[in-house]
Amino acid sequence: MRAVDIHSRKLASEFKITSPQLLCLQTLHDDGPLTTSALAKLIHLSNSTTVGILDRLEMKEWVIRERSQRDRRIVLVHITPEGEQALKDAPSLLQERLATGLAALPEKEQLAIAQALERIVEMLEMTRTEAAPLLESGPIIETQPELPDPGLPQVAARNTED
Amino acid sequence: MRAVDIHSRKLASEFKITSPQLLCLQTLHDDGPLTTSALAKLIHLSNSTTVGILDRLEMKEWVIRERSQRDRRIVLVHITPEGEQALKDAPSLLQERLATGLAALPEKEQLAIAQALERIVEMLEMTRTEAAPLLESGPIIETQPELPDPGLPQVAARNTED
DNA sequence: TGGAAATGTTTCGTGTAGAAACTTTTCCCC
DNA sequence: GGGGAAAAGTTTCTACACGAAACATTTCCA
Repeated sequence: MRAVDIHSRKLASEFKITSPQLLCLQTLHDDGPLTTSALAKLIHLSNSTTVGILDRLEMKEWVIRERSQRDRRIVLVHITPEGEQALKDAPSLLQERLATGLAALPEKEQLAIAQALERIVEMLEMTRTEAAPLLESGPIIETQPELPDPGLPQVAARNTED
Repeated sequence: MRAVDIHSRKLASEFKITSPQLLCLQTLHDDGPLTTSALAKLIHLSNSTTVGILDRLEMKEWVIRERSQRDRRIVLVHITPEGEQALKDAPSLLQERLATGLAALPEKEQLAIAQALERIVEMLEMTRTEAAPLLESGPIIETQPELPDPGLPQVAARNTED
């Protein structure tokens, strides 16, 4: 946990981007233009929080907001080319480091790690009454075509929607 | 990571204590009365940040500050009985849930999990130039006397002191 | 057509975070 | 002994994240 925390701060000071901002960018990159509330749902933050983050991203010209013509309530948020570049430059939320490291491990160990993490997530959820979305990204290693996809036991994507 | 994040917010809303505050309290409980800067070092936050957290903890009367008589620059921070109680009431930084869960697992699986986590910490440190304290708490399971201490491979406590 | 619902935003308060400036106190060297 | 240097804690400042509540606009629908 402290590792993640420290990484997050390092990110902010070195790459001028914070974790939530990076998460937004990444989500916009992956899932195309999104409405504000759709984005908020995807990253599990409140609407108002998301607006703030988008404000900062827009200031840096990494995203643009575009009002829909058909339904003028709706605002579509796009990632800009500059935003894409920023995404490339910044280490992607620890994932890159992890992905590289994991890819280098023997398949058997990857499996063991996946199972261990699954156990832990299980435990964290143990006493929960209301379901919370915990891990819903796809497989940890996804953009590593050289891997034969050993069929990591997918952490069951609990899409217990709100 | 999201699990930790969500837990942190749950903590704040349900137990009126935030993660950094809980971390402070825990540290004060474990390592006796501490000076402000010593505490700041232990929890790896800046001095000014720590002062703010201590202010809030003092407002809730969970800690008290006491100026040393011998060296009047020094302020010793003590945890109060109320603070101890708060510590007991709040789920201890996920640790309790984890500890309980881990204790229930077969020894072999505990070992596997420990090794997996060790691998991950390794990866997170991989590209680091400057050493950062990552995991320095003791064994994950420590207050579980019913466990015969199966000799979990301790994640090497990197006390690469600043 | 009028009210309900949806959508995005603003406002407000709290908390974390660190840099820089500042106060008080102690230490040490000349 | 006096005059800085150093140490310790605090204050001030700025930025960011976070969510609740109020708000404006727009659309939908009965």
